[in-house]
Amino acid sequence: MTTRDRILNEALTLFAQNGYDGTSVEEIAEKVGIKAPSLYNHFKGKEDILNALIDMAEARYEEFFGSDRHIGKLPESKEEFIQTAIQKVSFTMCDPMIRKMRKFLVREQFRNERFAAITTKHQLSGIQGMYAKIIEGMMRQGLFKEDDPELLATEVTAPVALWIAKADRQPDCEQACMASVEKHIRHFCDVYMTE
Amino acid sequence: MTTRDRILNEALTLFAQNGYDGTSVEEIAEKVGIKAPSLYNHFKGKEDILNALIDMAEARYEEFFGSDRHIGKLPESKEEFIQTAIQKVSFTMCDPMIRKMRKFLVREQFRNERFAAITTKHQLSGIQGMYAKIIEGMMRQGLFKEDDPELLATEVTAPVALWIAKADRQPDCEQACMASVEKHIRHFCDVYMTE
DNA sequence: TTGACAGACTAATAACCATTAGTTATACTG
DNA sequence: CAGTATAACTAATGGTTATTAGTCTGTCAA
Repeated sequence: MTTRDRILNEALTLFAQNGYDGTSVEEIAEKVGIKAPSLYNHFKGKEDILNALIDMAEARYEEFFGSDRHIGKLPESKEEFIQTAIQKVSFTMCDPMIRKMRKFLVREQFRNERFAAITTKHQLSGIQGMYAKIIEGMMRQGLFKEDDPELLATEVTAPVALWIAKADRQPDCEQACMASVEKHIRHFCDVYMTE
Repeated sequence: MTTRDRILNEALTLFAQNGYDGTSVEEIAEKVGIKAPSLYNHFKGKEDILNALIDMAEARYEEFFGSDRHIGKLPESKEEFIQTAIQKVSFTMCDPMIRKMRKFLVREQFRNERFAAITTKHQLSGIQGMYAKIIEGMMRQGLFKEDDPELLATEVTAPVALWIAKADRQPDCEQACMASVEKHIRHFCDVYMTE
Protein backbone atom coordinates (compact mmCIF):
# COMPACT_ATOMS: atom_id res chain seq x y z
CA MET A 1 0.00 0.00 0.00
CA THR A 2 1.45 3.31 -1.11
CA THR A 3 2.02 6.21 1.28
CA ARG A 4 -0.59 8.24 -0.55
CA ASP A 5 -3.19 5.55 0.03
CA ARG A 6 -2.24 5.27 3.67
CA ILE A 7 -2.70 9.01 4.07
CA LEU A 8 -6.13 8.84 2.47
CA ASN A 9 -7.03 5.95 4.68
CA GLU A 10 -6.03 7.58 7.95
CA ALA A 11 -7.53 10.90 6.90
CA LEU A 12 -10.85 9.22 6.21
CA THR A 13 -10.75 7.55 9.60
CA LEU A 14 -10.06 10.82 11.38
CA PHE A 15 -12.50 12.88 9.31
CA ALA A 16 -15.22 10.33 10.06
CA GLN A 17 -14.34 10.42 13.75
CA ASN A 18 -13.72 14.12 14.38
CA GLY A 19 -14.74 15.89 11.19
CA TYR A 20 -12.55 17.81 8.76
CA ASP A 21 -12.20 20.91 10.93
CA GLY A 22 -11.61 18.76 13.99
CA THR A 23 -8.63 17.01 12.41
CA SER A 24 -5.14 18.48 12.01
CA VAL A 25 -2.63 17.62 9.32
CA GLU A 26 -0.24 16.62 12.07
CA GLU A 27 -2.68 14.06 13.43
CA ILE A 28 -3.03 12.48 10.02
CA ALA A 29 0.72 12.36 9.51
CA GLU A 30 1.24 10.87 12.95
CA LYS A 31 -1.19 8.04 12.24
CA VAL A 32 0.58 7.35 8.94
CA GLY A 33 3.91 7.38 10.73
CA ILE A 34 5.50 10.39 9.02
CA LYS A 35 5.99 14.04 9.93
CA ALA A 36 3.40 16.57 8.86
CA PRO A 37 5.52 18.39 6.27
CA SER A 38 6.32 15.12 4.50
CA LEU A 39 2.66 14.89 3.71
CA TYR A 40 3.07 17.78 1.29
CA ASN A 41 5.08 15.51 -0.98
CA HIS A 42 1.86 13.65 -1.70
CA PHE A 43 -0.84 16.33 -1.48
CA LYS A 44 -0.94 20.03 -2.13
CA GLY A 45 -2.54 20.62 1.25
CA LYS A 46 -5.26 19.62 3.65
CA GLU A 47 -8.11 20.49 1.30
CA ASP A 48 -6.45 18.46 -1.43
CA ILE A 49 -6.85 15.37 0.76
CA LEU A 50 -10.49 16.21 1.31
CA ASN A 51 -11.07 16.52 -2.44
CA ALA A 52 -9.30 13.24 -3.11
CA LEU A 53 -11.56 11.56 -0.59
CA ILE A 54 -14.73 12.97 -2.08
CA ASP A 55 -13.48 11.92 -5.53
CA MET A 56 -13.18 8.41 -4.14
CA ALA A 57 -16.64 8.51 -2.67
CA GLU A 58 -18.17 9.82 -5.86
CA ALA A 59 -16.43 7.23 -8.02
CA ARG A 60 -17.51 4.51 -5.68
CA TYR A 61 -21.17 5.48 -5.62
CA GLU A 62 -21.16 6.16 -9.35
CA GLU A 63 -19.87 2.69 -10.02
CA PHE A 64 -22.15 1.08 -7.48
CA PHE A 65 -25.41 2.78 -8.33
CA GLY A 66 -24.75 3.71 -11.94
CA SER A 67 -24.33 0.31 -13.52
CA ASP A 68 -26.88 -2.47 -13.44
CA ARG A 69 -24.23 -5.04 -12.68
CA HIS A 70 -24.64 -4.89 -8.90
CA ILE A 71 -28.31 -5.82 -9.13
CA GLY A 72 -27.32 -9.31 -10.13
CA LYS A 73 -29.99 -11.86 -10.75
CA LEU A 74 -33.45 -11.04 -9.49
CA PRO A 75 -34.70 -12.90 -6.41
CA GLU A 76 -37.21 -15.55 -7.38
CA SER A 77 -39.20 -15.79 -4.18
CA LYS A 78 -40.30 -13.71 -1.24
CA GLU A 79 -37.86 -15.39 1.10
CA GLU A 80 -34.97 -14.90 -1.31
CA PHE A 81 -35.80 -11.21 -1.64
CA ILE A 82 -35.86 -10.87 2.14
CA GLN A 83 -32.62 -12.76 2.70
CA THR A 84 -30.78 -10.85 -0.03
CA ALA A 85 -31.99 -7.53 1.32
CA ILE A 86 -31.07 -8.31 4.92
CA GLN A 87 -27.65 -9.49 3.89
CA LYS A 88 -27.01 -6.29 1.95
CA VAL A 89 -28.14 -4.16 4.88
CA SER A 90 -26.05 -6.08 7.37
CA PHE A 91 -22.97 -5.68 5.20
CA THR A 92 -23.58 -2.00 4.56
CA MET A 93 -24.23 -1.33 8.22
CA CYS A 94 -21.23 -3.12 9.65
CA ASP A 95 -18.42 -2.93 7.08
CA PRO A 96 -15.88 -0.55 8.66
CA MET A 97 -14.80 1.09 5.41
CA ILE A 98 -18.34 1.80 4.26
CA ARG A 99 -19.27 3.08 7.69
CA LYS A 100 -16.35 5.51 7.65
CA MET A 101 -17.34 6.77 4.20
CA ARG A 102 -20.89 7.27 5.38
CA LYS A 103 -19.97 9.14 8.56
CA PHE A 104 -17.52 11.28 6.63
CA LEU A 105 -20.23 12.20 4.14
CA VAL A 106 -22.87 12.89 6.78
CA ARG A 107 -20.52 15.21 8.62
CA GLU A 108 -19.40 17.18 5.57
CA GLN A 109 -22.64 17.14 3.57
CA PHE A 110 -23.18 20.89 4.04
CA ARG A 111 -19.69 21.88 2.89
CA ASN A 112 -20.72 22.59 -0.72
CA GLU A 113 -23.12 21.53 -3.48
CA ARG A 114 -20.96 18.64 -4.52
CA PHE A 115 -20.94 17.07 -1.07
CA ALA A 116 -24.68 17.68 -0.83
CA ALA A 117 -25.37 15.99 -4.18
CA ILE A 118 -23.26 12.93 -3.36
CA THR A 119 -24.93 12.56 0.01
CA THR A 120 -28.36 12.67 -1.60
CA LYS A 121 -27.29 10.09 -4.14
CA HIS A 122 -26.05 7.82 -1.41
CA GLN A 123 -28.91 8.26 1.05
CA LEU A 124 -31.83 8.63 -1.29
CA SER A 125 -31.72 8.49 -5.06
CA GLY A 126 -28.99 5.85 -5.43
CA ILE A 127 -30.33 3.07 -3.25
CA GLN A 128 -33.88 3.98 -4.18
CA GLY A 129 -33.13 3.72 -7.90
CA MET A 130 -31.43 0.40 -7.41
CA TYR A 131 -34.36 -1.08 -5.54
CA ALA A 132 -36.84 0.43 -7.98
CA LYS A 133 -35.19 -1.62 -10.72
CA ILE A 134 -35.26 -4.79 -8.67
CA ILE A 135 -38.88 -4.35 -7.68
CA GLU A 136 -39.87 -3.43 -11.21
CA GLY A 137 -38.27 -6.60 -12.49
CA MET A 138 -39.98 -8.72 -9.87
CA MET A 139 -43.28 -7.03 -10.68
CA ARG A 140 -42.97 -8.18 -14.27
CA GLN A 141 -42.52 -11.70 -12.98
CA GLY A 142 -45.63 -11.39 -10.88
CA LEU A 143 -43.84 -11.51 -7.53
CA PHE A 144 -44.90 -7.99 -6.57
CA LYS A 145 -48.42 -6.61 -6.91
CA GLU A 146 -48.83 -3.96 -9.57
CA ASP A 147 -47.76 -0.56 -8.13
CA ASP A 148 -45.28 2.33 -8.56
CA PRO A 149 -41.82 0.75 -8.20
CA GLU A 150 -40.18 4.06 -7.22
CA LEU A 151 -42.60 4.61 -4.37
CA LEU A 152 -42.19 1.08 -3.08
CA ALA A 153 -38.42 1.40 -3.31
CA THR A 154 -38.51 4.51 -1.14
CA GLU A 155 -40.79 2.87 1.37
CA VAL A 156 -38.59 -0.15 1.82
CA THR A 157 -35.24 1.67 1.85
CA ALA A 158 -35.96 4.84 3.86
CA PRO A 159 -36.53 3.18 7.25
CA VAL A 160 -33.41 1.10 6.68
CA ALA A 161 -31.39 4.26 6.06
CA LEU A 162 -32.53 5.71 9.38
CA TRP A 163 -31.65 2.56 11.30
CA ILE A 164 -28.25 2.41 9.71
CA ALA A 165 -27.72 6.04 10.71
CA LYS A 166 -28.73 5.15 14.25
CA ALA A 167 -26.27 2.27 14.32
CA ASP A 168 -23.55 4.66 13.15
CA ARG A 169 -24.25 6.89 16.14
CA GLN A 170 -24.75 4.08 18.66
CA PRO A 171 -22.81 1.03 17.54
CA ASP A 172 -23.92 -0.88 20.63
CA CYS A 173 -27.41 -1.29 19.18
CA GLU A 174 -26.44 -2.75 15.82
CA GLN A 175 -28.29 -5.98 16.64
CA ALA A 176 -31.46 -4.17 17.68
CA CYS A 177 -31.31 -2.11 14.49
CA MET A 178 -30.90 -5.22 12.35
CA ALA A 179 -33.89 -6.79 14.12
CA SER A 180 -35.98 -3.71 13.34
CA VAL A 181 -34.82 -3.82 9.74
CA GLU A 182 -35.79 -7.46 9.36
CA LYS A 183 -39.20 -6.88 10.91
CA HIS A 184 -39.78 -3.94 8.60
CA ILE A 185 -38.73 -5.76 5.44
CA ARG A 186 -40.90 -8.77 6.25
CA HIS A 187 -43.87 -6.51 6.83
CA PHE A 188 -43.18 -4.69 3.57
CA CYS A 189 -43.13 -7.99 1.66
CA ASP A 190 -46.32 -9.21 3.33
CA VAL A 191 -48.10 -6.08 2.14
CA TYR A 192 -46.74 -5.61 -1.35
CA MET A 193 -45.79 -9.08 -2.61
CA THR A 194 -48.18 -11.56 -4.16
CA GLU A 195 -49.54 -14.74 -2.49
CA MET B 1 -33.94 39.92 24.21
CA THR B 2 -30.99 39.51 26.56
CA THR B 3 -27.40 39.43 25.37
CA ARG B 4 -27.11 35.83 26.47
CA ASP B 5 -30.03 34.85 24.26
CA ARG B 6 -28.62 36.76 21.32
CA ILE B 7 -25.34 34.92 21.73
CA LEU B 8 -27.14 31.57 21.71
CA ASN B 9 -29.12 32.59 18.68
CA GLU B 10 -26.15 33.68 16.60
CA ALA B 11 -24.10 30.69 17.75
CA LEU B 12 -26.84 28.32 16.61
CA THR B 13 -26.98 30.03 13.23
CA LEU B 14 -23.24 29.76 12.75
CA PHE B 15 -22.93 26.22 14.11
CA ALA B 16 -25.68 25.12 11.71
CA GLN B 17 -23.93 26.86 8.84
CA ASN B 18 -20.27 26.05 9.44
CA GLY B 19 -20.23 23.55 12.28
CA TYR B 20 -18.82 23.96 15.79
CA ASP B 21 -15.18 23.60 14.79
CA GLY B 22 -15.73 25.85 11.79
CA THR B 23 -16.99 28.71 13.94
CA SER B 24 -14.82 31.03 16.01
CA VAL B 25 -15.84 32.81 19.20
CA GLU B 26 -14.94 36.06 17.49
CA GLU B 27 -17.42 35.41 14.68
CA ILE B 28 -20.20 34.81 17.17
CA ALA B 29 -19.36 37.97 19.10
CA GLU B 30 -19.20 39.99 15.91
CA LYS B 31 -22.68 38.86 14.86
CA VAL B 32 -23.99 39.78 18.31
CA GLY B 33 -22.28 43.16 18.08
CA ILE B 34 -19.80 42.80 20.94
CA LYS B 35 -16.12 41.93 21.21
CA ALA B 36 -15.09 38.33 21.76
CA PRO B 37 -13.78 38.72 25.33
CA SER B 38 -17.08 40.30 26.43
CA LEU B 39 -18.69 37.02 25.59
CA TYR B 40 -16.96 35.48 28.58
CA ASN B 41 -19.15 37.55 30.85
CA HIS B 42 -22.05 35.35 29.77
CA PHE B 43 -20.49 31.95 29.15
CA LYS B 44 -17.50 30.14 30.59
CA GLY B 45 -16.22 29.45 27.09
CA LYS B 46 -17.03 28.15 23.64
CA GLU B 47 -17.99 24.68 24.81
CA ASP B 48 -20.32 26.21 27.37
CA ILE B 49 -22.31 27.75 24.54
CA LEU B 50 -22.47 24.38 22.81
CA ASN B 51 -23.80 22.74 25.95
CA ALA B 52 -26.39 25.45 26.45
CA LEU B 53 -27.60 24.87 22.90
CA ILE B 54 -27.88 21.13 23.32
CA ASP B 55 -29.75 21.72 26.58
CA MET B 56 -32.19 23.83 24.59
CA ALA B 57 -32.57 21.16 21.93
CA GLU B 58 -33.10 18.42 24.49
CA ALA B 59 -35.70 20.43 26.39
CA ARG B 60 -37.49 21.25 23.20
CA TYR B 61 -37.69 17.68 21.93
CA GLU B 62 -38.55 16.40 25.40
CA GLU B 63 -41.47 18.79 25.60
CA PHE B 64 -42.54 18.14 22.05
CA PHE B 65 -42.37 14.36 21.92
CA GLY B 66 -42.78 13.60 25.61
CA SER B 67 -46.27 14.93 26.23
CA ASP B 68 -49.38 13.86 24.37
CA ARG B 69 -50.57 17.43 24.06
CA HIS B 70 -49.11 18.04 20.61
CA ILE B 71 -51.04 15.15 19.13
CA GLY B 72 -54.22 17.16 19.47
CA LYS B 73 -57.47 15.71 18.28
CA LEU B 74 -57.27 12.68 16.02
CA PRO B 75 -58.04 13.18 12.31
CA GLU B 76 -61.46 11.83 11.48
CA SER B 77 -61.00 11.05 7.81
CA LYS B 78 -58.34 10.01 5.34
CA GLU B 79 -58.18 13.46 3.80
CA GLU B 80 -57.88 15.15 7.19
CA PHE B 81 -55.02 12.81 8.13
CA ILE B 82 -53.25 13.62 4.88
CA GLN B 83 -53.73 17.39 5.18
CA THR B 84 -52.61 17.47 8.81
CA ALA B 85 -49.53 15.41 8.03
CA ILE B 86 -48.54 17.51 5.03
CA GLN B 87 -48.98 20.71 6.96
CA LYS B 88 -46.76 19.43 9.79
CA VAL B 89 -44.08 18.35 7.33
CA SER B 90 -44.17 21.64 5.47
CA PHE B 91 -43.78 23.58 8.70
CA THR B 92 -40.98 21.35 10.01
CA MET B 93 -39.16 21.49 6.69
CA CYS B 94 -39.29 25.24 6.17
CA ASP B 95 -39.30 26.91 9.59
CA PRO B 96 -35.88 28.59 9.87
CA MET B 97 -35.40 27.97 13.59
CA ILE B 98 -36.27 24.29 13.37
CA ARG B 99 -34.09 23.91 10.33
CA LYS B 100 -31.13 25.43 12.15
CA MET B 101 -31.66 23.12 15.10
CA ARG B 102 -31.81 20.13 12.80
CA LYS B 103 -28.67 21.01 10.85
CA PHE B 104 -26.83 21.76 14.07
CA LEU B 105 -27.80 18.35 15.43
CA VAL B 106 -26.94 16.48 12.25
CA ARG B 107 -23.50 18.07 12.16
CA GLU B 108 -22.63 17.40 15.78
CA GLN B 109 -24.40 14.06 16.27
CA PHE B 110 -21.12 12.15 16.62
CA ARG B 111 -19.66 14.48 19.26
CA ASN B 112 -20.75 12.34 22.22
CA GLU B 113 -23.45 9.94 23.43
CA ARG B 114 -25.76 12.74 24.45
CA PHE B 115 -25.79 14.33 21.01
CA ALA B 116 -26.27 10.89 19.49
CA ALA B 117 -29.22 10.10 21.72
CA ILE B 118 -30.96 13.39 21.05
CA THR B 119 -30.47 12.99 17.31
CA THR B 120 -32.00 9.53 17.42
CA LYS B 121 -34.93 10.84 19.42
CA HIS B 122 -35.49 13.57 16.89
CA GLN B 123 -34.97 11.57 13.71
CA LEU B 124 -36.42 8.25 14.70
CA SER B 125 -37.99 7.40 18.02
CA GLY B 126 -39.65 10.76 18.70
CA ILE B 127 -41.61 11.30 15.52
CA GLN B 128 -42.21 7.59 15.17
CA GLY B 129 -43.67 7.34 18.66
CA MET B 130 -45.89 10.31 18.02
CA TYR B 131 -47.30 8.86 14.83
CA ALA B 132 -47.64 5.44 16.39
CA LYS B 133 -50.04 6.97 18.92
CA ILE B 134 -52.02 8.78 16.24
CA ILE B 135 -52.29 5.69 14.06
CA GLU B 136 -53.17 3.51 17.02
CA GLY B 137 -56.00 5.86 17.93
CA MET B 138 -57.28 5.94 14.40
CA MET B 139 -57.07 2.17 14.24
CA ARG B 140 -59.40 1.93 17.22
CA GLN B 141 -61.82 4.12 15.32
CA GLY B 142 -61.64 1.84 12.32
CA LEU B 143 -59.92 4.34 10.04
CA PHE B 144 -56.79 2.23 9.72
CA LYS B 145 -56.73 -1.46 8.99
CA GLU B 146 -55.58 -3.65 11.88
CA ASP B 147 -51.75 -3.72 11.92
CA ASP B 148 -48.70 -2.88 14.06
CA PRO B 149 -48.90 0.90 14.71
CA GLU B 150 -45.17 1.23 15.36
CA LEU B 151 -44.28 -0.37 12.05
CA LEU B 152 -46.72 1.80 10.14
CA ALA B 153 -45.44 4.90 11.91
CA THR B 154 -41.91 4.12 10.80
CA GLU B 155 -43.00 3.47 7.24
CA VAL B 156 -44.81 6.76 6.93
CA THR B 157 -42.25 8.95 8.72
CA ALA B 158 -38.91 7.55 7.51
CA PRO B 159 -39.19 8.65 3.86
CA VAL B 160 -40.32 12.07 5.05
CA ALA B 161 -37.23 12.37 7.24
CA LEU B 162 -34.99 11.66 4.24
CA TRP B 163 -36.72 14.24 2.07
CA ILE B 164 -36.48 16.85 4.78
CA ALA B 165 -32.78 16.09 5.06
CA LYS B 166 -32.46 16.51 1.31
CA ALA B 167 -34.23 19.87 1.46
CA ASP B 168 -31.80 20.95 4.20
CA ARG B 169 -28.90 20.23 1.89
CA GLN B 170 -30.51 21.59 -1.28
CA PRO B 171 -33.05 24.27 -0.34
CA ASP B 172 -33.82 24.90 -4.00
CA CYS B 173 -35.75 21.65 -4.20
CA GLU B 174 -38.06 22.18 -1.27
CA GLN B 175 -41.08 22.11 -3.55
CA ALA B 176 -40.03 18.90 -5.25
CA CYS B 177 -39.44 17.32 -1.85
CA MET B 178 -42.87 18.37 -0.64
CA ALA B 179 -44.40 16.89 -3.78
CA SER B 180 -42.64 13.59 -3.12
CA VAL B 181 -43.80 13.68 0.49
CA GLU B 182 -47.41 14.20 -0.53
CA LYS B 183 -47.29 11.42 -3.09
CA HIS B 184 -45.80 9.09 -0.52
CA ILE B 185 -48.33 9.92 2.20
CA ARG B 186 -51.26 9.46 -0.18
CA HIS B 187 -49.92 6.10 -1.25
CA PHE B 188 -49.41 5.10 2.36
CA CYS B 189 -53.02 5.97 3.17
CA ASP B 190 -54.35 4.14 0.13
CA VAL B 191 -52.61 1.00 1.29
CA TYR B 192 -53.19 1.04 5.02
CA MET B 193 -56.44 2.94 5.59
CA THR B 194 -59.92 1.46 5.35
CA GLU B 195 -62.56 2.01 2.62
C1' DT C 1 -24.81 61.40 46.13
C1' DT C 2 -22.67 57.14 46.66
C1' DG C 3 -21.61 52.54 45.96
C1' DA C 4 -22.28 48.19 43.88
C1' DC C 5 -22.69 45.58 39.89
C1' DA C 6 -23.42 44.01 35.19
C1' DG C 7 -21.37 44.10 31.07
C1' DA C 8 -18.77 46.22 27.76
C1' DC C 9 -13.90 47.33 26.38
C1' DT C 10 -8.42 46.97 25.39
C1' DA C 11 -4.41 44.43 25.54
C1' DA C 12 -1.77 40.47 26.07
C1' DT C 13 -0.62 35.51 26.16
C1' DA C 14 0.10 30.96 25.00
C1' DA C 15 -1.11 27.46 22.13
C1' DC C 16 -1.95 25.57 17.81
C1' DC C 17 -2.16 25.01 12.89
C1' DA C 18 -1.23 24.92 7.90
C1' DT C 19 2.25 25.73 5.07
C1' DT C 20 7.06 26.76 3.02
C1' DA C 21 12.06 26.41 2.44
C1' DG C 22 15.94 24.03 2.53
C1' DT C 23 18.42 19.61 3.45
C1' DT C 24 19.42 14.75 3.38
C1' DA C 25 19.03 9.80 2.47
C1' DT C 26 17.39 6.10 -0.24
C1' DA C 27 16.24 3.73 -4.38
C1' DC C 28 15.79 3.25 -9.19
C1' DT C 29 17.82 4.05 -14.17
C1' DG C 30 20.99 4.88 -17.74
C1' DC D 1 29.02 3.78 -11.26
C1' DA D 2 26.79 8.37 -11.99
C1' DG D 3 22.74 10.75 -12.04
C1' DT D 4 18.12 11.65 -10.94
C1' DA D 5 13.81 11.39 -8.79
C1' DT D 6 11.32 10.32 -4.62
C1' DA D 7 10.24 11.12 -0.18
C1' DA D 8 11.61 11.62 4.24
C1' DC D 9 13.43 15.09 7.67
C1' DT D 10 14.28 19.80 10.55
C1' DA D 11 13.39 24.46 11.31
C1' DA D 12 10.90 28.47 10.79
C1' DT D 13 6.93 31.65 9.48
C1' DG D 14 2.56 33.80 9.58
C1' DG D 15 -1.76 33.57 10.95
C1' DT D 16 -5.58 32.33 14.01
C1' DT D 17 -7.82 30.92 18.27
C1' DA D 18 -9.51 30.54 22.90
C1' DT D 19 -8.84 32.48 26.98
C1' DT D 20 -7.43 35.74 30.88
C1' DA D 21 -6.48 40.06 33.39
C1' DG D 22 -7.49 44.43 34.21
C1' DT D 23 -10.15 48.69 33.21
C1' DC D 24 -13.97 51.72 32.16
C1' DT D 25 -18.93 53.09 31.86
C1' DG D 26 -23.61 53.21 32.63
C1' DT D 27 -27.62 51.98 35.67
C1' DC D 28 -30.19 51.36 39.70
C1' DA D 29 -30.91 51.10 44.84
C1' DA D 30 -29.90 52.92 49.28
